[in-house]
Amino acid sequence: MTRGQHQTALRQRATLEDVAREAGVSLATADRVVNRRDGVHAKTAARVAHAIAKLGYTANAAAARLARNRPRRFAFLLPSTPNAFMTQLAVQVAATARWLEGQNAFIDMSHVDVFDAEALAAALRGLQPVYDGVALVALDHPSVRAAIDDLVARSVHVVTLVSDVPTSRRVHYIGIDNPAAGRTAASLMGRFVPRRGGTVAVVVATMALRDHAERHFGFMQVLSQEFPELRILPVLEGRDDATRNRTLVRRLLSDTPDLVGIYNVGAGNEGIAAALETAGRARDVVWVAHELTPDARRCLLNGVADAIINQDPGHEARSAARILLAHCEGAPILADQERIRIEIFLRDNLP
Amino acid sequence: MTRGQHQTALRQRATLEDVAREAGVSLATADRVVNRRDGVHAKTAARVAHAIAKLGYTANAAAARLARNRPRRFAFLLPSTPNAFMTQLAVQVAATARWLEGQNAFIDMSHVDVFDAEALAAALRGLQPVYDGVALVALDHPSVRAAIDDLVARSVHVVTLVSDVPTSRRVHYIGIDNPAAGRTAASLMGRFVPRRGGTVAVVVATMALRDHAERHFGFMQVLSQEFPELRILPVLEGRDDATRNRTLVRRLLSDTPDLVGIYNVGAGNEGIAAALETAGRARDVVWVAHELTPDARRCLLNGVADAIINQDPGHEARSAARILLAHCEGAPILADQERIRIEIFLRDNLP
DNA sequence: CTGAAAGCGCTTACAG
DNA sequence: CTGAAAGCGCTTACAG
Repeated sequence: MTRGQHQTALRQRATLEDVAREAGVSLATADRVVNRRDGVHAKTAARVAHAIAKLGYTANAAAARLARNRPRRFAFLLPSTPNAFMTQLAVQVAATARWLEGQNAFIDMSHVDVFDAEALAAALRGLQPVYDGVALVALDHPSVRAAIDDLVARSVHVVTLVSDVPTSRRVHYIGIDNPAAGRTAASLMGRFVPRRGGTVAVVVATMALRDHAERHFGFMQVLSQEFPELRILPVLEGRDDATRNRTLVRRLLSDTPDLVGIYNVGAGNEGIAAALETAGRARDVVWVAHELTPDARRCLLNGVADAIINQDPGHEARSAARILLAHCEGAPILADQERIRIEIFLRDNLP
Repeated sequence: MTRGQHQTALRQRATLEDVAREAGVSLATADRVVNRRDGVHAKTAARVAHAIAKLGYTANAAAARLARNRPRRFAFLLPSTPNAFMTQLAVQVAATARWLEGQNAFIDMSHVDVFDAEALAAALRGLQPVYDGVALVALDHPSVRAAIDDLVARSVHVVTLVSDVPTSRRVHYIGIDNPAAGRTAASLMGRFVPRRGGTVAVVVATMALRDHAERHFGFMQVLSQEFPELRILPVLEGRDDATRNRTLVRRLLSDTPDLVGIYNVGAGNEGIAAALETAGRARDVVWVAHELTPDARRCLLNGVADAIINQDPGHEARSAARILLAHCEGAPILADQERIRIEIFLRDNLP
């Protein structure tokens, strides 16, 4: 009726003490082998390794953390531009900070103008030399890259969050695959729109932002190849600004009678929603956007938006903290757990 | 340029010792207050509480775990029917077990016939009284419910995994909202299928499974209300069996010339794929299914499947372990982190 | 290259 | 109702 029940649970777990006794060495030497510190005779190391294998020893993580007792300090740099998604991210970083405290690690969050590479680079250079790790919403620019690499050269663990600098020496990027997100948007758009064709528009903040350019690229790729019946307009740049987006879309709607779809790559969804509703086109224009903010949720529920592509800010904040911590402690990372999903939300699977 | 940089990171963190000194009590008493154990004079407790607030004390989780030093044992009961999703889940439970060991907690995994309520109930009753917690892929049946409630009465923490028994006293359900998953499938189906209408079929294992019945219900609800141009056939029961599904779909395809969509609620996707391909209908019939197994992934990539609705087995395994551990230790749960998403995968956002 | 011993910050009997 | 002290399983100087 039941099978495969392991008996491990009923055995007492081996400690480092047990390993040391089994190998005939002291605790200190056993510890050296377990943590791969050098200065151990090869023969001794082999004896210890054998004991570890024989007893199936795995370290007690709580004891190790306590004994080490080194507090960790992380700096998180977020954009000072207050868009809804970044606000959510800041809230989640704060929540993560409270959890981290129990792990004897601390987060200092600060805000910098994202669109200004020099300011971001200066902020990175100006970081007090107390940090074990830094997480930043990056801007792909040579100055930023240099500042990241300088930190890494000083053995600070650096991760990029939401927006990457792939050529830098950051140890990890925590965010979605942006070209894939663009392709996903295109697939949804192409299938949601009427078969007879029409015109589609794409709105970005500026093509100078790597993630926006990448999403646009992925979108174009799929739409042009798989939905040739759709005509794609030159990209519109709204600077993530709702007011500007509203103006752009109002003009777009009056200039393009056969408009069937809008893909908003960046922020400022309120402006687009307003323009669509004012023109009475909210129900017949397919609109795909990013980030499940309160506004986006409302738009999904009332049918103005058709799909929202999301990255979970809570997951990203926790992931950044776990990854920084793991790098500091030399602990393993669960790749599976840290992979940031390209989430698709319709009205029906809203959390 | 930067602002809002907290100074917490530069302060030394307060220990229980500090709290005790500040309140003028012993460590033991401070501990009693922190952990809400009783037998402390109200005035003393107030003094300690004041010290905690003043110093901003939060417990060092590692030290607490170590001092407590109580190993935890969990039993995980999975279906013995070896479908691809359940195999993935078993792999993830095993991976989680390795992580848990470092937390001084251990998982015993065993397998029971899911479709047999009495066998499942007997397995629950037959569990050795060594377990602090139990996670099971449940079957919503009075015998199972009674067996769960008996465990809870013996103060065992019980969680349901993937499939729930909502009326039982289990402390948590780790899985997706199944009616919402069905509604999501319907929205995708309705929008992917040609506007002119046609016939849609739904395949389940059996309507006696709560999750299948719920998904079917959600699907019907949205499809009938929002896509009245689509005709829905009576549900087909394939017992999660690929061979049976293949036969059902072969017959379906020949009997229903205007078939435009299939929603497979359960397992056995290979059978459906085979029938669609053999009939040369793979590209024009919209097919929505569940669980991103290797087969499902292949079907998405080659265009046989149009969307896969997924629950992440790795997330579920880790979540079950974290939730059981938290309940054992009286620790808080991060609801946000434990929420199991209804994931939508298209070819483009495959991980 | 190796070991004895102190110590990390809690919890837990035990005594009073 | 309160406290002194041992102990959890590691890591870390320090001595040799």
